[in-house]
Amino acid sequence: MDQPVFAKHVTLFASLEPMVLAEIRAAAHLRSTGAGALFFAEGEPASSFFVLETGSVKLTQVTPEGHQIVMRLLGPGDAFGGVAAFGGAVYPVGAEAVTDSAALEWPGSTMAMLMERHPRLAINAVRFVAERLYLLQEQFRQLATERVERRVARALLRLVEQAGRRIESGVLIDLPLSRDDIAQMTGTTLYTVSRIISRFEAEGLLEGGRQRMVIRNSQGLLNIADDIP
Amino acid sequence: MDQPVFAKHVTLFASLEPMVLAEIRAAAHLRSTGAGALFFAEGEPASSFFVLETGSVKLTQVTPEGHQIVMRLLGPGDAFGGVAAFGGAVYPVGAEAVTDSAALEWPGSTMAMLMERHPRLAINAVRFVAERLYLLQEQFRQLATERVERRVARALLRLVEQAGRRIESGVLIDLPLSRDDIAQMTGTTLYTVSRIISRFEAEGLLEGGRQRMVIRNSQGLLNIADDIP
DNA sequence: TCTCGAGTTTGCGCCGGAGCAAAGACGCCG
DNA sequence: CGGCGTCTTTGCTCCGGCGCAAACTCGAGA
Repeated sequence: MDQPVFAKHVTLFASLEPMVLAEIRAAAHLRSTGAGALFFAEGEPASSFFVLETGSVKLTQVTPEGHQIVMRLLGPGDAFGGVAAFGGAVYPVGAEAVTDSAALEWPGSTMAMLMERHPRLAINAVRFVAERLYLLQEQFRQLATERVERRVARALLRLVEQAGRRIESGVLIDLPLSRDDIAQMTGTTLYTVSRIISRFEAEGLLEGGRQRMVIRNSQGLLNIADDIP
Repeated sequence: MDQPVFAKHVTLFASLEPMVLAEIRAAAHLRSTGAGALFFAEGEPASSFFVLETGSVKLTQVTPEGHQIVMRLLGPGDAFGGVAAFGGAVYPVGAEAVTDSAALEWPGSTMAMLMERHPRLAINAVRFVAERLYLLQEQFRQLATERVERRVARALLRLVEQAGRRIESGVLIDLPLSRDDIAQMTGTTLYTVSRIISRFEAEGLLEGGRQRMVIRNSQGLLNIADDIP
């Protein structure tokens, strides 16, 4: 391993000199959490920035009415809490471990200091947040203009990307996600998701189960996501 | 005027020393555009960062199917194009002048150089983009969980904030926005917007017109936005 | 192995909102 | 001052998706 795990695929740490990377790494400590537990809660004062090492985490928001929505799903190498730690006062989302997880944690003040010392890091941070903003805009547009079936197909494809594991019968989404979770990712209800997934199953696109899915024909899903009949 | 216009309310330029501000200002040049014309188009290589001096601009995206959506509306002092110029390759949105407008323009490479030299500026940039991300998340959540009437009420209130001008009969939204524009801001259709606004008008909340609205009772709108009967 | 409970499916009814069509109301320009 | 194009309103219809209720399924733990 020529690069430490924490620096891989993290835009934030791209093209930094090894010495700087080592300095950054030294400022972090590892924090572990069991499935279902929180790294931090929504609305809590933002204190830290994280990079997930192992496991998976979902970032959620709760509406004033109590509906929950899932903003994003994370796997190893993904960073979170950054937006808040860099800029805001409180975490705008909560971070819940979906499976047992461990993440590197940097206090926000440390990051600020590091950025002050290494402009490159700050510039990377801009890129990092900008990237996220771009993706969210994309999702926003889809939510505004596409119907539920397409959004669900897209969500499943994204899950395949992020947590797919090849098995004999197809690609297993290796995360314990319920229908309700998928509903919260796509801005709909668990009923509608269940119906849509049943339909996909009837069409042979996938194989559903209790908090479990195996995608058999991702091309078919892609056709639905891109509205090719 | 103790601060130049371009530096007011722009998170990006907060708490910089006058000398640095002057250096930044010197790197910009002013660009003017008539109503309806573009500062840049969606998908165009991202080259510049802008701060609007006068007029108003809307940032739009077009779906593959050709539906347009309005991501954001800008007034004097608002920055745009930043996300792309800092991080991305192309502009993820198009910027169209709603009224005759003028904006300061910085080439992306200049900004990168300035940030390299002044870490404070880079750190501000992170805050700036983070702030935007936060607001977009908010809107995303509302789009996912709230019904159209509430979203329209919210959009109108936002417009009052941004472009409201007190007149005898209430607060005029001082921008030529059509029903369709509002539909594109709220993820719905012009028909539905028209119906909802007619209803608001019948309830005495506002006074509609051709590309024109006067809000008479913003408290009433607030109640609808926050679902208080 | 049995039981319990969380997660899932499905029937049913309702309704918010989409979308077409056509009529109306402005405001602008000749 | 008249005509035209753009924006707006409104009737009508249709249907996607919501949400309750109830049955079912499966896995975990006793």
